[in-house]
Amino acid sequence: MSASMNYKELSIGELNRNKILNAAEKEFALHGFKGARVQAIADRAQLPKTNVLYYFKSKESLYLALLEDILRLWNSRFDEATVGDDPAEVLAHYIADKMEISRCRPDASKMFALEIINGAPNLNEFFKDQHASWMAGRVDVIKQWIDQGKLAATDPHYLLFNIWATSQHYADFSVQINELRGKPMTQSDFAEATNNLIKLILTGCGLTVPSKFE
Amino acid sequence: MSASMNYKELSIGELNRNKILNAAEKEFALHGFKGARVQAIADRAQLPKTNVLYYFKSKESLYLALLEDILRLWNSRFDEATVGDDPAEVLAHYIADKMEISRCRPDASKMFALEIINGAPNLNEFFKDQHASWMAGRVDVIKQWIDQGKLAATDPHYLLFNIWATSQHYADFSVQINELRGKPMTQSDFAEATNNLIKLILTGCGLTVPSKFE
DNA sequence: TAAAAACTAGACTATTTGGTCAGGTTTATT
DNA sequence: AATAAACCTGACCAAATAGTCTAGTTTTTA
Repeated sequence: MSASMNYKELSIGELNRNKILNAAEKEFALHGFKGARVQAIADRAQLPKTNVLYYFKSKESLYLALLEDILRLWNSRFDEATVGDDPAEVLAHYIADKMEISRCRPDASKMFALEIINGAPNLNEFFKDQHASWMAGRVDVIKQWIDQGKLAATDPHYLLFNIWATSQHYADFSVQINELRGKPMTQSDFAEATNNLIKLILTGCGLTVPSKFE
Repeated sequence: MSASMNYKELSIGELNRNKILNAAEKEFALHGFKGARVQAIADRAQLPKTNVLYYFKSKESLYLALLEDILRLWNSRFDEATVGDDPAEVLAHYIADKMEISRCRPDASKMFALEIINGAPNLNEFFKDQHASWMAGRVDVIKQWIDQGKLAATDPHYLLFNIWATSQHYADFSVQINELRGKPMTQSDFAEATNNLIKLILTGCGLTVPSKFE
């Protein structure tokens, strides 16, 4: 869909919805839900404001539609990992997947961060259902790896919090990171940061880094 | 100043300024600069709105006063570390200090995060001066530790980013963390998370955890 | 080809918001 | 005790904002 030839094959409505969603993601990422202006979203989408409200019932509907898309990003191959898998492989790929999302969808990550910091008013259902059961399942797998001696003793909750913290940081705090580095991070820089992070976390857990990530 | 006896000895103006700053920190942490309402800050401070504007020239002045306070929090004993110091000791204490700020001043951490995610419009000077020179100095010390074989080869920038990411995560994403844990983190939980983080990062760097943090 | 549906867009409304104003009260100073 | 300074506060203003309305144009469907 990123090729302009593909764009031509969408209906006018689909094309405009995508333009609005892309524009809104940037505005909500930069200003938050309350700070974002419908007019600014319209300007960035290069559409009249009333068009935005024609396609999305309200500013809030637009925000919630985006948030729902973003929550789907967090699905990963770690979701299906079992006790029989190699924890070093699974965790390394999970970190790499998360870093790739931070590289490709930094505004999505920022929107998620803002939603959490703002008290997560729109995530109650997600938290209580999907997120809690996902967490329970992953914690259980990690515990079994520890029990089987495949992984050094660690608290599975803190391990996951630390993986999220570091991988999402590259998106959320990119302004600070780029300022301190003196330049934006390239794809190659992200790859290096990914390998560095995998090494830190796996070594910190007593695991050996898979050669693919060295 | 936390003792009520001390409060009695402040002038009316100082007492009100503190009330406003405390209220504002919570409102800006929850809603961001644009999303926070002067009336809501006044309500939380239990003062009329025009009193807030009597003590602070504008909403923006109030925000900048708070931000300046917050930037001072990041000063730490790591600031003065030298090549002659033990990296395990220095890094362990730095992580512990950062976690303690996350525990005691979560709203300050959230305000800082929001400011960065919002593009850091008010941090240009801070970034270009203090932050850059602090970073250059710390990176130099870390590089010398590596050169002397005191620390495993690692990228000093990524190491610091990862320390900030994880320690600040406990404040910024506390809503998610508390939801997944099913309860808020106690001081003892924070101590455990701190030790866990110190172990992860120091082991990940080939360092031995000081016994104080085991 | 005509009608229905989708799309467009400027004008407008009601509400919210940051900040000002004017006059009052209380506290501090002389 | 009188005056100055600090503090207080409801009413008000101008600007900004989300969303509605209405009538037009374009595209799709029958």
